[in-house]
Amino acid sequence: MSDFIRQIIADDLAAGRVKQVVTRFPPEPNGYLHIGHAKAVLLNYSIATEFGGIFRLRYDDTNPEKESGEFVRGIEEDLRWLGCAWEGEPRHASDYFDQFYQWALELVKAGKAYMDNQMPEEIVQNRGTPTQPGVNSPYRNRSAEENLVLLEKMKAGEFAEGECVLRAKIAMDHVNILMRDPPIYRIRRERHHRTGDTWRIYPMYDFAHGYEDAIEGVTHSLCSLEFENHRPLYDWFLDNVSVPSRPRQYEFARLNLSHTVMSKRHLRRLVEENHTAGWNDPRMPTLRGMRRRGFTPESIRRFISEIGVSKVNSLVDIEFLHFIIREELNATALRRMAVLNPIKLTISNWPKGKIDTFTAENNPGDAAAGHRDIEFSGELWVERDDYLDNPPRKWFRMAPGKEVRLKHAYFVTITDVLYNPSGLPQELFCTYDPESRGGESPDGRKVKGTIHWLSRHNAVNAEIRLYDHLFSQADMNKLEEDKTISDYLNPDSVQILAEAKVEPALAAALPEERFQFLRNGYFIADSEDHASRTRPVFNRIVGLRDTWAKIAGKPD
RNA sequence: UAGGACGUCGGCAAGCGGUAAGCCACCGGGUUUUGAUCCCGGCAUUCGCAGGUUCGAAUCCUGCCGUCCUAGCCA
Repeated sequence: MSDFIRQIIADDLAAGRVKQVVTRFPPEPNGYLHIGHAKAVLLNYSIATEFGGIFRLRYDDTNPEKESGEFVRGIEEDLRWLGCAWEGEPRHASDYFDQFYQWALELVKAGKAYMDNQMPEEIVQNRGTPTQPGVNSPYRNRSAEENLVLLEKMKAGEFAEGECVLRAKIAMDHVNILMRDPPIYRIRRERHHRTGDTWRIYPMYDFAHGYEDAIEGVTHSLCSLEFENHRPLYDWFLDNVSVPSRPRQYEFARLNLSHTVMSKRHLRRLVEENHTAGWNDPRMPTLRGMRRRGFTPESIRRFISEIGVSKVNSLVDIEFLHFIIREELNATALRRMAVLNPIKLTISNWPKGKIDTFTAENNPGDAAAGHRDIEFSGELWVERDDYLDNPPRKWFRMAPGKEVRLKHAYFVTITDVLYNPSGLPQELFCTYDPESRGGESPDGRKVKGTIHWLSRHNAVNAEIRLYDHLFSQADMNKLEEDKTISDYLNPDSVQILAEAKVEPALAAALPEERFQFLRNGYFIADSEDHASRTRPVFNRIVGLRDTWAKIAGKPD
């Protein structure tokens, strides 16, 4: 697998420009990681691994307003789960605050930075627009000495927030607005989660980021496309003071996934407005949400690796992620039977009280997965959706007079139906063919349909949660005017089935154990609500490929 | 009507002047005690459009068109 970034790195190594690759993942600890972050971490981590380099974790904690230790712990937990091991201790931009300040002093002394006392609104006003140049600040030509004094005072906390700011002196008529004397330090009274009240001034991203990289010897600083416009700044700051190394920034397209949102702002809103049950809601694209939903770290790594890296703004269909996890779980998940929407099926010619036992394979594609015993009786649960009074053409499942196979067990033919007062089937009756024990008839007769079932004498009650797209629209980056993301919420993104039935074996499942429920999909025992033996709760990770749904949906 | 970036199959994405990889989706067909899995086959005479250079262009040049990013003391 090669992409433009790996090509650049291979070239740098071959030409001797770089001896050892150093990459980093620089999250701001102000939220939990999502699958978009996974693309960034995995890119940095796998590149370091492939090229025999070093990968580090560094918190970009330059804004005390919204950062916290809770998120730091969350990020590390998610990263460990994902399988990205960073070199040494996590780094913090806040560890470099003293050095940053020294470099700011260096800029001031060289006449390349100045203290601006314009009000924030004035700065905005005088910055100009994409088509109009900005206007110089009246304070732009202060002497280095005066700037030094003012800067020290600002550092000492002698000014109020917003009263002044340190700015780089570049050019107010630059075509790139970001280059129009960008702010370097601003005053913040907030307590920093690591440095406490030591600092009254905090460095801005553009000023700090390249320096953080330079201090750590980062060779290739990878970031997303929206920072492309920032690269001239990244370079300017590095080129105007004496730094220990000279990193280079490269930009790639961030991940956009269909039917979900990927910005921290939006995710936070979903949580705060209770549209989801927290950051680890199984519908969230957060790593902890996906983990709870049942995705494996392997599946996320595979997915990220498969979608590739480029500079094209694209939207990946979430179905592709589903394909990846299905492929993995098909190979690894043990098969079990569960009836999501149960209806009684009673065998009228079954010997009263008889229990039959069958041996069922745990995974038809993997003999090493072994077998389990399942008990059968004349009183069963079957899937309500597997019966139809008036079936369409090509229907293989239960219908009046129709013979189907009960998986691993017997052929049965529907004979009678009991309806409830509102006319819906309430119980099904059938006869079974004793000769078909094991699921095959000695006369060689074929049945097209095979359905799953549970014996009423030992089936266990369970809660099963079915998940679907969080949003009904694929591209959540394109909203209609005057609409917000909540206008696109899928009302059926979760469906809770409290009356489901599962095999006895499933009641003993451990939290986070995954299974394939025959004909229903892949499920995981919920990490928070599932309790072995007392309260089985399963989340649907993803359904099985459903060819029948496609056939049934066609006009024919 | 500024600057930057990007436009290859429905969705991703290779391709780097020698005549369009792969994956998903989709469409057939086979196997099947999961309408699952698995297997076989099909799926861009064409690379945003128009010119040009060349024996030869998705790849080079020119001009258009479209999309995204940028006017936080956020990152």
